[in-house]
Amino acid sequence: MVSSQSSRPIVSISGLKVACKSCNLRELCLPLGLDEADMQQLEGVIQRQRAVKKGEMLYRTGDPLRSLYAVRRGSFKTTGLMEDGRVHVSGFFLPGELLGFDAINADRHPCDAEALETSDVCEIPYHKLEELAQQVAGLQHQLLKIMSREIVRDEQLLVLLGRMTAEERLASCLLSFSRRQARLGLSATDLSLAMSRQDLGHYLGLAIETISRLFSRFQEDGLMEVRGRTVRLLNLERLHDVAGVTARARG
Amino acid sequence: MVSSQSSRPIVSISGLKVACKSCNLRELCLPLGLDEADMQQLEGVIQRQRAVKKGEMLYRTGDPLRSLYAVRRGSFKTTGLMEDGRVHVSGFFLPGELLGFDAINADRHPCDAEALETSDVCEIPYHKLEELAQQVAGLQHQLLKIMSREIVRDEQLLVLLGRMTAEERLASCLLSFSRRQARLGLSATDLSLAMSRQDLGHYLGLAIETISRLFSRFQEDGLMEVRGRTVRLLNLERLHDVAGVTARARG
DNA sequence: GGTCGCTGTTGACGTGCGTCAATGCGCAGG
DNA sequence: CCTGCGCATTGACGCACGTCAACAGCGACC
Repeated sequence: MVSSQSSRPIVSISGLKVACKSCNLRELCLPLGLDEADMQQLEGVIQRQRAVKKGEMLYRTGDPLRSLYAVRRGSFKTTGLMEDGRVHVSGFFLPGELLGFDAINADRHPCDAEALETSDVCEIPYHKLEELAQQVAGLQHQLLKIMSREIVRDEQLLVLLGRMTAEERLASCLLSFSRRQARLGLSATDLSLAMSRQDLGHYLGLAIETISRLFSRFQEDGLMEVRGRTVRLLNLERLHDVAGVTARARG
Repeated sequence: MVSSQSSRPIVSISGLKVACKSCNLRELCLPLGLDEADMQQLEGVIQRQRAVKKGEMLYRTGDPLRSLYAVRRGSFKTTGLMEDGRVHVSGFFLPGELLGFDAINADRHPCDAEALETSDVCEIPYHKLEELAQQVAGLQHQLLKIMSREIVRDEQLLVLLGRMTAEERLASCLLSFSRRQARLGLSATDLSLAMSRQDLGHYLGLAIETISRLFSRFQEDGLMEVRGRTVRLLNLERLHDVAGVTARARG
């Protein structure tokens, strides 16, 4: 079968056993709110961890939905392609975040997911997950909640793209990364962005040159220090003002 | 309790019994794929229909989540407000479509939902729905699927706002309405838009003047006849080309 | 019928961001 | 070490769309 061939991701597979209850991301991830017994059942469904190297695809547009993926280490971007070649980056995914919900609708992934750096994911076979959610109320609840959060995130991005200026967009985006990194227990001010300026531009609906100029301007204004993809935010409060104060994407 | 006061919508309530199985929208709506027995259970949960007059709010930003709503007749828009007063319209909802999924995440509606015309909705108490989905596998399945579709829809809108020109946006939007109306068994070419140019602008990330000019231009180009909010699409194929061929929002 | 108010249209003009092009910079490979 | 290549920066310029402003159409109401 051709599609199964083309859809088999070219990634190395490590048979590591999954152990949600000893995972430091469990409070951000699918197991949130589950008791120990339920979590154990979930672990049974999550077959394995998979290592994905920088530039490798977790799945491609058109691949049949087999699994959802939880980022355990590293980061990903999801990208869509228009017929004339225009690219859109629909999201960046950090540890504790889940990919693939947009595939449930048509049983097919509507976008590509690519590792921005060496990453690990937990693979969650979707049909087993749905079955288990049928038995474990807490899991169904968490699943619905996470999907709702994804919808909220997208709606905030709609505001960002529809109503915000270039500088508001970039400021909002940086603050989003800051918040998400802080939630992982890392620094809220020292970011090392795994994505290119091009990716950021395609995410924020801006040209790469605009992104670059904004980084320079923000640095001149004393808002941050920029050295390539390493950014230190010097004044979160002022950055917040620049962002227009709304648009706290991916809380 | 203040919040319960402020959140009670000011709408008339009709105690009409819900009957999904005799509803001509059932193949578009939540009951899709349910057998008769399951559907009957669902009917038990959907307490009542509610009539909403033009301009009335189904819910407001900050209201606690009590119910999801299925549009039965009429149409709605959902709107978010930035702190400086900028408005964004995050969606338009036609018969057979559901509102409120973005409230599950935080148990609170993150936007307003306003009737664009005299409308009827079926009110679906969310917590009962979640309970029933725990017992009825087909319902859980359908719920997850609909939420996934909402995510896909939003991602398509992100492409629209992030990467498309003004004319591509409007063309895509009109084609989306055309498709959705056709799905309801109505004309795919004769649209009567319930929303103002302002609303369309806030939805598409464009100024009202741009919307107005585009309608004029499309008319000059023989793509459509425009008379106020009544639009007749004269050439779906060419409109499709103008739309850039991607971006089939809300298939 | 006249007035008011709201929505939509059209034109003139300004600007934020895209496009094009040149240059800089860091890293991998010989 | 030098070379090459991909990514990022910076500047000059143009254009799509926003802004501002005038006006038209139309229904509501007295």
